[in-house]
Amino acid sequence: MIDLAFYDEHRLMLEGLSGLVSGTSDLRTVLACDDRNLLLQKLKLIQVHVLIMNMHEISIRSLNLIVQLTISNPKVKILIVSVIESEEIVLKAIKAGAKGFLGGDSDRNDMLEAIYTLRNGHDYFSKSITHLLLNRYISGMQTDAIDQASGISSLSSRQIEILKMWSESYTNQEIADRFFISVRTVESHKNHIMQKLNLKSTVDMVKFAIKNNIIEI
Amino acid sequence: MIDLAFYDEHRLMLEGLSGLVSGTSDLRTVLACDDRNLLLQKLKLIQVHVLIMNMHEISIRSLNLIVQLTISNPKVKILIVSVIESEEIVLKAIKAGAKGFLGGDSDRNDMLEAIYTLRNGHDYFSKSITHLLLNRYISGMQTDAIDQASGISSLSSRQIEILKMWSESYTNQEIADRFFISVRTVESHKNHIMQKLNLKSTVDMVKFAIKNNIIEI
DNA sequence: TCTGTCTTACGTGAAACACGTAAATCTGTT
DNA sequence: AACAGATTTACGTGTTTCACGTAAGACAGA
Repeated sequence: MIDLAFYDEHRLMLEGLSGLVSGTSDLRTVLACDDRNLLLQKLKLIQVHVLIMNMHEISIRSLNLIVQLTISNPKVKILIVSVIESEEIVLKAIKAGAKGFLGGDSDRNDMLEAIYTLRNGHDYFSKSITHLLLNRYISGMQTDAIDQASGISSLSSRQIEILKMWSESYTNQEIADRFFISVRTVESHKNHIMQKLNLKSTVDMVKFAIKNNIIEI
Repeated sequence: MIDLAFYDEHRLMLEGLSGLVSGTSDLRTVLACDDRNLLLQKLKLIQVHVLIMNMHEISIRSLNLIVQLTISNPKVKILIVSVIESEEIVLKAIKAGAKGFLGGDSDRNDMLEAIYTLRNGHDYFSKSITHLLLNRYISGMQTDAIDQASGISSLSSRQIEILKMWSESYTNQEIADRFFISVRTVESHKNHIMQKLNLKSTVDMVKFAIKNNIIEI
């Protein structure tokens, strides 16, 4: 049984989208939500395997929500549904932590396939999106490699937590206290983060955090 | 019995949207279409009372389609569904021939209500849209994006130079060498900057530099 | 089971920070 | 010219963070 959450700012679409999985035996909608804050709140309480999120607009707000969700619920696979198919938005969504993307050419069956694929730990992109990605990165490059392209998703949830707090101007000591770990451990995490992202200085770390919507400025 | 047609470029949404009227006794979906030309073609052959059309984007293309439909099928009432709620798009859609508009705050019941209302020859606008239209007459819009006296002007040119270089990830030593001054002096400058701007940490200094366009990210 | 990553943590020397003090210089005003 | 105030320069001292290496236990996937 796979537990699903749906998010769409448009109630009508939300109802329509979630209605598409009725009639399946192994998919269960445990949450359908049209409010961003409610979503974040509920996800803390309810177990969800896949979150289907409709993205209407190319906005920092939308990307930010994905990042927030990724940070607060690293185990939840995020499936983006959108008619918007610009390279920019797709790549940014992936970078923000989305694991799947359904373009305008997708139908109900594609969505179901995407859900199963995500549940199994793989990425899923509809044909149009795959073409888009291939055009940019020529052939041979796999989607998993895009994740690794020094994006937020290459970091562990702990590392993201640390990076977030530090970028919000907390000191190592404060972070250590908050998480009940040693200051040395915080330093270690930061070292590992910088290694992974290939950053030379902590200043770069702040910039990375801003670029990737981990913090607001 | 009311005959409905659905149009959405996004198949997934199309299926979702049309699925919402199943379970009603007096509404019948006679057409669900994700292709613009096919829609125009089919409408010549099939009798349709209300056309529900999802509008993803603010484009001439979309508006054009409404106009074409209005011209070729004057009896078909067009109900627009869209999360886009700019005055511009709503007014243009109405002008183009739409008889109803469902905003992001609408749910299934609103859609059903809208369908019946349109069938009876009246217009239907969801609450958010009505507000939008009313606001137009009430207040002359004001976008105050001009503020932020921001302390950058309180910094001396030397201080800005130092801040800029440091925010570009140079070390104190590198900055000192560049300006032929002591590392301690660089530190002093940074201290003074933080005092002036009332910043608690160097992380805040990076953010300040970004906010004030002293550096690019 | 083995391998890799995550999380935890320490050691050490260098660099940066916090906070105070202070002299020489520049700048605008009386 | 004389004075006040900000600027630029710099140091002292103690604390914190950084850089780089090492490493052990936990945990998950092949």
